[in-house]
Amino acid sequence: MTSATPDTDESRYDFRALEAKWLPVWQETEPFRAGGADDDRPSKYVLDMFPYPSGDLHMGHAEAYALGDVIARYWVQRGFNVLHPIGWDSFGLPAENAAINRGLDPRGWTEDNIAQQRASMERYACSFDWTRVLATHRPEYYRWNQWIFTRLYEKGLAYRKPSQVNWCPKDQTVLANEQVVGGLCERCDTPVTKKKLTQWYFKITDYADRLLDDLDTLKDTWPSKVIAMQRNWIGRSQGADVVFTIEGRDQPIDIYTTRPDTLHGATFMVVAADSDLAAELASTADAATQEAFEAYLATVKGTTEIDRLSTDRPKTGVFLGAYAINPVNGEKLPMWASDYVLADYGHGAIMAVPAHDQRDLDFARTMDLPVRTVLACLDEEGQPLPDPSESGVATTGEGTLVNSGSLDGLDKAAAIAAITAELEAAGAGRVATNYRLRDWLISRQRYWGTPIPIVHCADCGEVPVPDDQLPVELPASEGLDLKPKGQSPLAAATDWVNVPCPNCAGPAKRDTDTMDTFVDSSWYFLRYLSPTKTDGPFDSAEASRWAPVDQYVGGVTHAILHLLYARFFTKALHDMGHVNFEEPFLALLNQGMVQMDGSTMSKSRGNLVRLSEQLDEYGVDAVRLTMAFAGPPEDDIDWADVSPAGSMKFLARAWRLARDVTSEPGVDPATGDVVLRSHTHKTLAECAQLVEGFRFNVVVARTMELVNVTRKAIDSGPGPADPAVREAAEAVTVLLSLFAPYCSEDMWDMLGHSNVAHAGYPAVEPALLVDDTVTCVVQVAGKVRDRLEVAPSIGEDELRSLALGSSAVVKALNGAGVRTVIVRAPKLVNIVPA
RNA sequence: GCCCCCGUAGCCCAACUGGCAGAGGCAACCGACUUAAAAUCGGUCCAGUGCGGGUUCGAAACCCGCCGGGGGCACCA
Repeated sequence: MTSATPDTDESRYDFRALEAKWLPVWQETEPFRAGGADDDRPSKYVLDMFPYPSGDLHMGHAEAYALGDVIARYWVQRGFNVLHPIGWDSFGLPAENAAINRGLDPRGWTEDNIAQQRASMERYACSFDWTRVLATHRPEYYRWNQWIFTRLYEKGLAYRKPSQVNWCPKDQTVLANEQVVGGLCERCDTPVTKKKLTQWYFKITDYADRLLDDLDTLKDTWPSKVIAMQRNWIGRSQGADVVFTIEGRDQPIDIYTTRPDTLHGATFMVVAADSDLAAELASTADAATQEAFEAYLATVKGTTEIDRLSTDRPKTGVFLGAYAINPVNGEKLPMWASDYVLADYGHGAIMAVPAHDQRDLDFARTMDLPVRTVLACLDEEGQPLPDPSESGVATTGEGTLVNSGSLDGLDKAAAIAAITAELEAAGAGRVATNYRLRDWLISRQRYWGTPIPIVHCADCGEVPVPDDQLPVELPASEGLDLKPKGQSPLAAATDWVNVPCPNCAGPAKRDTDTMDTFVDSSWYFLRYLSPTKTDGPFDSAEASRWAPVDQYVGGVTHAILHLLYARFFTKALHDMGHVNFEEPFLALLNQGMVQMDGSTMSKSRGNLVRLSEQLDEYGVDAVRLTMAFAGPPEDDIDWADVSPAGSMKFLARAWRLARDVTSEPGVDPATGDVVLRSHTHKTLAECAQLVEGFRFNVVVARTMELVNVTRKAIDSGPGPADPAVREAAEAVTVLLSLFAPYCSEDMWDMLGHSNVAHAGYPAVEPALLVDDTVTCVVQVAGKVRDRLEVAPSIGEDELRSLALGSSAVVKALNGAGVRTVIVRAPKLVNIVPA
């Protein structure tokens, strides 16, 4: 049977017409402007990670914003006052590269891109509050980066130090540890090298314990994967510092070890080749040793990160001509320099216990150094493990101490406790904790970033720019050579650089580095709360009204970098009394990536499918729906596996439902078809749960099912005038408003209403959720033998006798007795024959 | 090398967290409507849940061991 209304041109779903019709209306009505302080609805802060303004939106943006929108639009329907802002992470290298390669002004290029991207977002019907947009490259924003920097500086959390830093030879700038991926520059995949420079750091390591421990508060609302990655990154380890004296040197040195129990097994020491200590020890050695060390250091410095990181690399090193004294037995331990010890972890030197550490054993075998077993270890069968000096395999697990004086016979844990106490009493050691996490290097030798608000004065040293002189604005790029050359381009802006010292008014120079753009994104979620405020970064009343973010949505690519920094900023701001919470993002949803035939699409790898073409062909709604329907949000979507054409057809089908309803708005649904009503209310109840669990693909499937059922009701059931049909069509419309704004707005309009975004999630009538009867499955020996229609409230005993009386059951039992009957009223009975 | 996640129909995915393997979609095929096509409507086909054990009255789900795919960490002492 076909629908009653003929499909004339005017009564057909036409996504182009709907987009043209409703976009201007929304631009007028601003349906997603967040309510003010007088709004008495409960508040909900839903945040999408803000984009870099790279130009037009791509498929990845389309997925992220489609999913973020489902959440934001759902809570609006639920009657919440939702804040769903957007802005631009607009400092960074692409603008600078456009300037270098094409002679464009970074400011103009960035603003043009923002305008283009905003227009795309509006077309895409993103439910953003357009009154709060921010862009981090604008002085009214980065002024507060500088303000926060100054606060951190005052607290000793921003400081300058010389050290070996990661250096990208192509971008000619330093990189934070987090920006080095597998030894390559995160941005351009160039092998990273090391360089000794004086740079600005944020002291994130002061917060290592809290950053780690507070992850526990997020474990139910953040992806476990992200929590694991952060834990791993912070890398807390418990051990001990042990003090070793060095022959011929006044100062003893500390080493860090997680295995103080194996101290008696130390047979040599290793010092990081690039550490000050190694250089110092070598400098006092004989000429041949000095020469060997210099040669070795030169090869180490020439090794790129990527080579250094490769495993199975043979151990290298040189003898430093010095000896350390083992505090527990007075033994002389030769001191070696090697690059397998890192200068910036622990104390840059280790005690080597080759029998019980594989790296030390590899080194010992290469250099022909002694190996002493101090731990007797057993394998899974209880057999003694072979001697590491012969097997070449260090025994690194549990064991019983041997050759260790007073520790002999103890197990690992007892030995660690005993030796630590012993060392502590002798002043030769103490319990210690170490972290993989390093301080956050924030200086960049690039133009397009926030100037560091420090003036260097010959007399006063580092002087922060006073708050009332902020922002320190970037000088115009005109006339500056922005090409990377290892020194900030700002150094050439002499008019800008030379300033009077804020302290003594003498001649001084501005710091010419700019901040890592991750500084910008570490607090932007707070700026949205009062984006035009001029006497502070954000309004604390607004912050306590909205923040922290209830739901954050973004890619897993930021699992470590951005999220860790934002958590650090939040804790620091908390400690300074600016916010009253310690975690910025209460819940996190990571969406997957969009691929095409198995290859990733991204701005760096090229866009295999152009979003604009998809939108032109299938419409905004169909693309958004496809993103939500493709699968669980955290899974990657392969565009070759999904069907925007199918989504479009479904939307057309849903749209015709609204078109075909003939009852009047406001008609009482209670008189409508009960079967359809029950289906509608069950769908509404289930979909609410599904949305809150981010099961958007299932929500779409349930909505499709409801559309199918309603279609049947119109064509071959109670007909288009039945009030239950209107109720169902309205439910479909509200559910679709989460995914397909244009289509649902038009449906809502056809149904005689306006402003679907605020329609409100229909109330579920609990009575309609329970069926009069349920089907009970009766199994014999696990196989289904009968089905019974029973009341949902049926008792166990009644159901048991009903099942046992079933003729199908009697037949299946075939005379055999009954051993057990499992009854799970009202849905299942399993009869176990004797 | 270590840690984590995932294997259900030709494909993308559901399955009330231990109770009838199939909700939804894609693709394919058949039919209705049509002069015809498109659109629409109706229908059909298709797996026993990667493999092998175990627990249980009952396992896609829980446990153990493999295989395959994806991701993270990787000289951090």
